[in-house]
Amino acid sequence: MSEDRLSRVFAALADPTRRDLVARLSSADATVGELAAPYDVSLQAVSKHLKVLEDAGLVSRESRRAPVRLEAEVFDLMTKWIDRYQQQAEERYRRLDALLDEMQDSTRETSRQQSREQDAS
Amino acid sequence: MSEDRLSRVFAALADPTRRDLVARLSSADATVGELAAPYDVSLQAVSKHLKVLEDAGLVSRESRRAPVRLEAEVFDLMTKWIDRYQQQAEERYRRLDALLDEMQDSTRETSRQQSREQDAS
DNA sequence: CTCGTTGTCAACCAAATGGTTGAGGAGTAC
DNA sequence: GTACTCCTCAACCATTTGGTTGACAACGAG
Repeated sequence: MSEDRLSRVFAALADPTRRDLVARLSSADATVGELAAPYDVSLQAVSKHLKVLEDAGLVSRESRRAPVRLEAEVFDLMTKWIDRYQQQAEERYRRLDALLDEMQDSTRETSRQQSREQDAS
Repeated sequence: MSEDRLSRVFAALADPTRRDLVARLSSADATVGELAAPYDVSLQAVSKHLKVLEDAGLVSRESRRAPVRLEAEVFDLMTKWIDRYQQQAEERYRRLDALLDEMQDSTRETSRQQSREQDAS
């Protein structure tokens, strides 16, 4: 679905300069020239970076010379992706802990271990 | 600081195959061979993908043939980065809304507009 | 209308990326 | 110890990426 979108977003944020642009845009809109000023690369290079951010939907503009604006909704897309696997991974940790507890119990009372294995789904 | 780390993490997740690997590892550890099976690329290609994930700290193994495990802590790094700018952007939206409210007030009662401009920092 | 400013497009280049195949290293099983 | 299985390393290739410079399109000010 939005597989491709997610790829573009992550790829866009993989570059430190582009992350810095996002950081700066989070506190104020700015024109391309303003954005390019602090870096020691050409204006064209920054323009390209902005195109990448724009293609990823992280940033938008109403016209060429209009100030660039951060599109904060895209963050939700990432957060949603991350949260899913983070939660799943944490859930697994919890189960692992439970299993380790079981094993410790078994070493203490070895005779009872079979009665505890009902949840081997 | 962990600028470089963040770049590697985002770059790692920019590839759909690698995101799929992460997704699968979030529900169960697996060996390289098991992970490679579903894809129609070579085992070597998957091995490379895993190296990228490993260099980003997203994944780890105790030895070559040991099952690969997802390192969930890295998600915190991303979430922290995202949250900062998401919150900042939302804060700006709130201020913008407030400003728009002010402007609407001004059009209604134009004579009082100067008394409302104390926060022009 | 003309001129200067601002930003993009095009062509080019070096380095990185994602894939391939072939060879080899390290365990495991016999 | 030998053989097999699993995985990685090396070399190579095509494509993408991040940068450059030069030309030019479009807009605002005079």
